[in-house]
Amino acid sequence: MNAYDVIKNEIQKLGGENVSFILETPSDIAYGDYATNVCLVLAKPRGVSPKALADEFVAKLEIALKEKGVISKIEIAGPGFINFFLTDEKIREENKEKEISIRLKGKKILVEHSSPNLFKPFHIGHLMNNIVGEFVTRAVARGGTQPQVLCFPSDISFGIAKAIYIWKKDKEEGVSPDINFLLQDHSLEEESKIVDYFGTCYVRGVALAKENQEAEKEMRQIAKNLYEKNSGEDVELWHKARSINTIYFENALESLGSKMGKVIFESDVEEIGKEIVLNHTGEGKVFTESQGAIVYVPDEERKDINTSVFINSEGHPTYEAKDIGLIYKKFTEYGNVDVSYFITDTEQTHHFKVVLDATSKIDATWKSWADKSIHVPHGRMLFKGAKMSSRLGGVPLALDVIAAVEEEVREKSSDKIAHLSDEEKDSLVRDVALSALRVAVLRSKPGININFDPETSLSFEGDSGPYLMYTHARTSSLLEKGGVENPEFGNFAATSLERELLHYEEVLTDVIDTLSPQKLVSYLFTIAQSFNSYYASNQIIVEEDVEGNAHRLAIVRRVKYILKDGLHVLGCNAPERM
RNA sequence: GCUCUCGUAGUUCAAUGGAUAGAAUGCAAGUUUGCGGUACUUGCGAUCUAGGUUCGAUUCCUGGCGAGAGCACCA
Repeated sequence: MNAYDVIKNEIQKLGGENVSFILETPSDIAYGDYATNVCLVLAKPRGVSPKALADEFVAKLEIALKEKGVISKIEIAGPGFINFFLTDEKIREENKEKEISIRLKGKKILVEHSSPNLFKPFHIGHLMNNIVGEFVTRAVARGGTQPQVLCFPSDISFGIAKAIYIWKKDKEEGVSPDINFLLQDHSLEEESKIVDYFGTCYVRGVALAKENQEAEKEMRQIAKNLYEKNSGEDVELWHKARSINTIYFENALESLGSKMGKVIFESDVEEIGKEIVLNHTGEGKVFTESQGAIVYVPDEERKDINTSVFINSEGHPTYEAKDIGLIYKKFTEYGNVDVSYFITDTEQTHHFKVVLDATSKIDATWKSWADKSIHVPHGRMLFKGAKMSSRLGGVPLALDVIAAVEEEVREKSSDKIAHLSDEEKDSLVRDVALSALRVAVLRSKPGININFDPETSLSFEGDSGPYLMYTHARTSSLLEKGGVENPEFGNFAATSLERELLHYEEVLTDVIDTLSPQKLVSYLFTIAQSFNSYYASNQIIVEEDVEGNAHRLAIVRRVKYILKDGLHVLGCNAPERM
């Protein structure tokens, strides 16, 4: 059992099973390795002063915990906190590599993220989505179960019919781009040109529909053909566009070090979604008819959500009904699902509240599905700095953003990477740029907007992904130079660095439970800073000091493990050299 | 108008109701014989406002001011 659990158990013996107290890592290491507020919580109900109670608790805890060899010191501090100081031996033990967290073992977890919009290029919103989604995926995996990753591309809507209309017209006039290259080997650049073209079709189609009623009518017919899967040119073109987009997205995600999940198209679930809604429409049922459409009217006390249309007056399911189909598919086709996470822009929060509220009223099964469905929102990425803004005018494309950051990386590190081969350079520059972006996003709680500014060097120095990578590379190089095969901790007084290192598993557990990447980022910064500080004032490798070297290198190895593992959960690579 | 989210150093972000509100950046001053200076050390600097709840509030509640997002046939 680890020190945390041992201390917690002993406190519970004194306070009783039901007392809700905190056993935490104090903000200041001077307050010990763990601290508890149990006496502050219990003082009032027991009618004694916190300090008097603390005196009593400390006397008992000291005997019990010293006997177990867990603590070397215990003291009362502030208004009645109890601070615990671990023994050097216990600290060493905690810092040995242990089995990873297995709290999610055996759980079936779904993560839906990075869903492309057909006919829209891979833009900055998708990048944000991928950063958060990849984190959730890896955090769950780190918790002991490999999640099923899904993506839910929007491939059917009136908007898409408008784009198809334009593409069709362009083809007739012979001005649409040639897509035959797709039959041969091709590059991401070539794919993205086509996707960009589809993007313009979408925009042009939407604009044309507003001013030209004739065209709009034709577009409606195309939409009908798509929904009804009528054979003909419309559906044929639609299939082509869809596969081009999917390939493009797969490749774009791969270039981010991520992977596209199993695809569920909207068109795969819209029918079942519609059917479910229709089955529960009518007097006294979940959904009602209103002005030719089928809507859900929330209870009056739910002031936070509004009436929403699930099936429009043309009989086509909206996004809401499609999501019902998706929930159905998720919970019926992937076994006994424990949790289903889905990552989207925070502006969709209202939408999901409505959908989940509606579905939870269908029956007990649907209620349990709704309860297990958890929306993880992400914010938007905003750019500061004139250089970025001008070059990324309009809605910035993800690959352009990455290219811009990569360019900054190259400028700032050209002399440092000069000795590498071109291939190594490219891979390193990409890793550094991606870590800068990923950490810049994940250092804040999910759901808020991110200000990203590569120009002010904000994202390359200090609290940044590259700083963590650099520190990791430093530990690698030390371990190599140290030449000790398997360094073990020796019998030395524990340093403050070692006392910080022992909390990694607790932090990770908390991060997995609460899906709070910022807590992991924060902890990794603390470790990197402490290590760099330790490094500046201690010589790690000292000639002839075999025992000392082994001990110090064991510390270095622990730091390296934590940085690499933590960066991985954040979606970042940690190269041995940089 | 209604609803939701959010107001913390000059700036960008932290802080399950706890101890002296932490970092980074910025600015100022330093650190090289020792292994990677994308580093380290020191200093300056903040909880929008008025109340309330309690042993204790940046955190919870109410009002005000300010910002962003969402509110019926888009996704």
